[in-house]
Amino acid sequence: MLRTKRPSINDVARLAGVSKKTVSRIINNEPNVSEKMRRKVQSAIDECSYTPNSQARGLSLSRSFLVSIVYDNPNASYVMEAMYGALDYCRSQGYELIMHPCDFSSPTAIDDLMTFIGQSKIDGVILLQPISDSAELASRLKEAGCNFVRLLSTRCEDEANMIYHNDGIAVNQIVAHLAERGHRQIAHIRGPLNSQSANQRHAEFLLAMEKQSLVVAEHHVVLGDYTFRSGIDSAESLLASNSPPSAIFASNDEMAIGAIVAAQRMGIKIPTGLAVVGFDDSPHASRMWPALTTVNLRVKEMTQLAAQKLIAQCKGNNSAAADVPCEVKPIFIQRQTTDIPSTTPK
Amino acid sequence: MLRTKRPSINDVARLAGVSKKTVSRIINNEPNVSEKMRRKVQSAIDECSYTPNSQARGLSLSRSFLVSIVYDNPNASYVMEAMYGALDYCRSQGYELIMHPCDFSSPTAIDDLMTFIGQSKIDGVILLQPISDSAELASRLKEAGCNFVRLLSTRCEDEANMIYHNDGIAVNQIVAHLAERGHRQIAHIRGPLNSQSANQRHAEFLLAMEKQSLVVAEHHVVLGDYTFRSGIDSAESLLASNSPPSAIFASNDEMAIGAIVAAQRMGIKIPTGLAVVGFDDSPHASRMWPALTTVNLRVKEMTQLAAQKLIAQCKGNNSAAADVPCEVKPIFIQRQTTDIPSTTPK
DNA sequence: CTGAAAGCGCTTACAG
DNA sequence: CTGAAAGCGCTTACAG
Repeated sequence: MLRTKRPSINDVARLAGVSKKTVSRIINNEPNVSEKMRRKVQSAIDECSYTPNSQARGLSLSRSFLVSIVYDNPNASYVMEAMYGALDYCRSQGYELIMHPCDFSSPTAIDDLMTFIGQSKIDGVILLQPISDSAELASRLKEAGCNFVRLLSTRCEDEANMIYHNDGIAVNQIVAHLAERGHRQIAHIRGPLNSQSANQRHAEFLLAMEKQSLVVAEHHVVLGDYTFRSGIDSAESLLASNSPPSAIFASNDEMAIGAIVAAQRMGIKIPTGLAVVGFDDSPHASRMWPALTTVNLRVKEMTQLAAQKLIAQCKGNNSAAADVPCEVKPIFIQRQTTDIPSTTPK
Repeated sequence: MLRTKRPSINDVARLAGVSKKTVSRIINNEPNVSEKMRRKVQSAIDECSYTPNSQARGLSLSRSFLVSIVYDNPNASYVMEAMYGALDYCRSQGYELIMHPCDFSSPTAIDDLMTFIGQSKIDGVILLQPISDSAELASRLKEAGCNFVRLLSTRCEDEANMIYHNDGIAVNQIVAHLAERGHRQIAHIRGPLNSQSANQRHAEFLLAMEKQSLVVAEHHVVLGDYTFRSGIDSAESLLASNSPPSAIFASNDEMAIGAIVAAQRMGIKIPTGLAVVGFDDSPHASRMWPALTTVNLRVKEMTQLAAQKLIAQCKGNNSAAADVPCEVKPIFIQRQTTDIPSTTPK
């Protein structure tokens, strides 16, 4: 271990011929420092390329400068995108980011999380879907005084603690897009009943169909659980019925891809025999043939905003936290699985 | 912020009626403590559910209890698997894990990394492919006294600092599998020239073909760059030739999937018109139709071993680090893209 | 505007 | 086997 010892605040103070308190003032941008002093200290800092030890800072301030993304979600690309969104902003503010996957179905999940937060001295957490839906977790965090931001699919009252994606807009675009291509029998593979996003997208689907004056056949709404497998099963039952749909809107890409695989196995051509739309824009979606029409949630932008909100909170600046925008509009992405010429050519 | 203050070593000492040094001895499992003392202190620890503050420990020991996974790899599922492998072991040893993506093509990449490691006081790093290939990075780390473990595709001399996957075994299985199904014209889409894994797989492919007494036509080895796009392009050129192959072995799944999309667009049926094999076992591979025959690298197991090696190093136990196994054998996974009945039925 | 003192929660010497 | 002192690199609260 030859790691050369990094300079401390004392080294800088000695070099500049001032007290360490003065150095502390400069590195924290405190007011009431003479310009002359500032320059002198700054040049000493530069000379020995000093950077404050955040461990020591944390110890005095009883903060850790650690924030965490907490989630229970098998979707690797979603999680990575979320991470990338938060990472840069966190680093720029001197915070490090800790990923914390967990099993939220465990009965001790919330207690375990609170223990983790206590032991690691985490300053704040970003909650990804679906655990961000949990009102209980949110209130436990609030009660423990732990800063947090939730990623939600419906607006909640607490603007300082949430970012939400407005799926309604995207679902409307999907239905309009399909209707425009002549589809009247549009089925929906919805996500699980305990998922806010699934419920939200389902509700918006019904509204959008009504807006297009289209009737939703009762057997055309099928319950999935966001897995590939459930997409296969749901599509098989839809396509085997007496009045199969001509288009399927699945509540996520996994199920949409399952639906496509099911159709292909049955010899149904996509998109001529069946149009399919997903939701997520997973990497998969653009790497299959035909490529999947879907919706990009802009997860990266969401967690970037979430990190801004969170760190504002950590700094005790709650009004700044509330001022960070909290709505992100998803983007509809048209690809080949719905690529039939519009019936109303322009 | 109502966060109740956590008990410190002083609280425990007071409660147990001993000095804090004694408490320190117990929590660090030091020898030379009377059994009676140990019990008394332990019950005080339990009573106030004390856990040591690793920030303070780190400050005295000039350690951070932070390790990092450093990588430049767009493959989200690879990175997540790597993370999951390391995470549990790190936590169990009181270390937190920081993900550090970087752009290794930048001319300042190595300097930036060294700065990151210095500033964050990272105790050690796990290097994922392909940046783990860099001998320069390895020597810079060694010189700076930073612990590290590299994930490699070929064995290197330094057993304490590497984990490697033995691709040769898997490539042999692939070629034998294809040969057994009657394929004689087997093409290879190799990865980029600066990638050790690509070079390794290419070399092993040639050896395996020879072992099967199969000739590799020169135009049947095509250079890709591990991207989906290059898989499409490579396959298009292979399939448009006068003597197209009946099977393609691509050096990763991304390119294999590109090859399949290219074939499907040209109206070639998989696997009857063309067999395809990938390498990686990405989530994608099992979610397409037909599903992709590929190789699972057991990334999770590799980073779990890597974490063991790394933390042994961090604790100054270099012989323990060298004792952790450093070879992982990939698993061949047969799916539908090669699903033609064997010509030699048993 | 600047600084000397005390403390954050742990550790490593060093006594006894 | 146990403990009192000093220190890790920062901070806050208080003087001047």
